Amino acid sequence: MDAAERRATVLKAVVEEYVRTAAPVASQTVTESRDLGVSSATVRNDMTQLEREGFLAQPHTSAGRIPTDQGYRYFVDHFTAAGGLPVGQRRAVADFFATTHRALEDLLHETSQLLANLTSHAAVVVGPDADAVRVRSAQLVALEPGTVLAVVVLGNGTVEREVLPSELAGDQVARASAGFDAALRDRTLAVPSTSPTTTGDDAVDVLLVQAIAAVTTRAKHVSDHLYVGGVSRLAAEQDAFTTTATTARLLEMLEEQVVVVSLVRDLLDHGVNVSIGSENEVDELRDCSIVLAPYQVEGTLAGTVGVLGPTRMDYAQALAAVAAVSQQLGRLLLPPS
Amino acid sequence: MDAAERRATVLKAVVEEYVRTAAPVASQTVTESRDLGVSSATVRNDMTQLEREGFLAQPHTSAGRIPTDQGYRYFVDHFTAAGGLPVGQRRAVADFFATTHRALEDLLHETSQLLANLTSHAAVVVGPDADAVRVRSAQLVALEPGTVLAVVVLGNGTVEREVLPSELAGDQVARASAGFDAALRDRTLAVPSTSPTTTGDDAVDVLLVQAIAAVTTRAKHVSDHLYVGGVSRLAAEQDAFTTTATTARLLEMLEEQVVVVSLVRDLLDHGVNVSIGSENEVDELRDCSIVLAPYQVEGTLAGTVGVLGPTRMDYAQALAAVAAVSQQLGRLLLPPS
DNA sequence: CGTTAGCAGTCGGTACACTCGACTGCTACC
DNA sequence: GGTAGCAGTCGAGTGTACCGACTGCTAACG
Repeated sequence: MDAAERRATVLKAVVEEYVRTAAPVASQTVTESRDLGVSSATVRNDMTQLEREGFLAQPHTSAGRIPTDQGYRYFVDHFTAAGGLPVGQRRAVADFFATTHRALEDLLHETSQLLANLTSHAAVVVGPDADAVRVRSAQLVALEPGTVLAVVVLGNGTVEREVLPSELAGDQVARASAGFDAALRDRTLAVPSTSPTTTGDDAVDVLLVQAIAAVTTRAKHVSDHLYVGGVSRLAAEQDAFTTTATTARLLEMLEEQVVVVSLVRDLLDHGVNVSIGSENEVDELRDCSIVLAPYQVEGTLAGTVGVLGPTRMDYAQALAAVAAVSQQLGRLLLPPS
Repeated sequence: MDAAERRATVLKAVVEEYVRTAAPVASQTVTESRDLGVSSATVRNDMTQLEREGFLAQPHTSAGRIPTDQGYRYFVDHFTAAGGLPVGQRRAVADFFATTHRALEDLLHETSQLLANLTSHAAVVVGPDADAVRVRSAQLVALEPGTVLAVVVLGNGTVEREVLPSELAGDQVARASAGFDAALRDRTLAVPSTSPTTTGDDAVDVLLVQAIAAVTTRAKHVSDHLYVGGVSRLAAEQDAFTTTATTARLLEMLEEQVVVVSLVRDLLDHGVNVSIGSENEVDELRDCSIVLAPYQVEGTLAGTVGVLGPTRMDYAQALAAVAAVSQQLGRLLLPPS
């Protein structure tokens, strides 16, 4: 093992130790926990060089080293390849997805909690993008005098519904329903038919337009929805985040769902799966890392699951967890064929 | 003003000062901020008596007094009558409910955020109880081959739906739908008809039973749903809650929605609107207070809005806020008649 | 008898000095 | 290049002294 290679191993050791213990790592700790075949003095020399190169930092002169964001980045890029989930967790994921039979909202919500439990960090799930899911069938139903229900069955088997006020009679609703189905079927909710076929009956047409508008806006709203699980972990990680005010601002941001959703989409658009500390543009996340995995439905990218924790995070485990969850989630959302 | 009356005034002053400053209140502070017409020595005497009676406590010998839970209780019972909301906030509430046009889930979610903003504390909204709402109409709809949708319109105008697998033909679904409506209409989802009328057609009966079961379990689930807003406030109030671990456990509890929902229902069942610190059975809430107001739809109790904060809370303001919000929310949920 | 003034007493918080222990960085040597 | 050993540095923990903020009490007063 040449010198450069050994330095990489030292960096790896420091990251792993620091993630485990949360305390600055001393040269001696490295020589004792790893079998490098060199003395602590040599590790010290390596560490000074790693510090010069910006991978490690010293909180104060007489302390061990901790990884910098750049150090974590190197670790993630070089030492986290293809890690699988431990058997116990793998089973937990499989069980969860085998036994759950929920409406989409509930499923995504519980998925975020699953991921939070797996990683012991906060977890986010971004709902399927409306653009990605096709309408399998659409229908209008007269519920009772004055009320009509718009129902849309999506390609992934989920059902969206919206209530509309309307005084139309049963046969008129039926005619509107036919037009409704024609306008939406096999399209995505994001791009409905530009000109729904008119029926000649003004009242029916009005209902039709209303229904389409209602359903598409609803879809847009749902797709921008963020499901957050395990926020309590953020408070528990308090020590990692300097002040309690930082935690508060973080929680505040998570309540501002739109911000997070667009942030997540942005990262993935740039092909980023792991964003570490200062790599995050958003101020609140300067001490946090995000680990993401998109999930696919019918081969197209639908949404994203992710983990949000301190930069001092077990990246290998987090990556394995989001990978497993996203894969299973995508499979579950497939239309039962 | 006789002695007992003055002591009550002193208690009131201590509570108000402590809520404002978060620091133990000295006798001199009271004489300076209130015009009691007595000296600090007299206030000191009153304070010792209030302490003997359990309304005040001393963090340590040479410090001012802080209210005990019992002290807050007295304050709430005697000094918070009929407070109105400041004009600005009153307007904010009115605006919110005038401009919002959302599905029930979103409405309740945003209501919780409104309440959190009004009070600067965490806020909870408990959805309408399934027991309290009558079914206005119920229907089964054949969506597409193999799928039937059960739709239930509730007395408050909300719509519950559930998807069922079924291979029945259109006319069979229609017959099942009639039975479905007969079984549920004008009842609550919690107590469906014990023996749904059989139609003679086995397949239809099976679907009927399935549909009723699905809808009632779903209703139970939805009605147990909790909407939490402003969790970040809890972190900001950290100083009030001893450790960060306490905050974490509190957040954890809020994620366990069922616990909170039944807690809230329990309190209201006993006619309690304000639960202070140790009055709470739940351990995590020993340092918190809850201020609740039920909202009514069509004159019957439907759900609850509430504020969750430290015992050191502006009770008058919180009470006014929950009252205003619950009232407006109830009005909005009225069926459009 | 309630109220008041004044003073002694108590205790938390802060500032400071000191020690201990954990590392590093360096130098000389292999 | 790697190693041993030692001097140097700094944080954390500890003991002490002091200050300031209140109270509680006692004696006097109306």
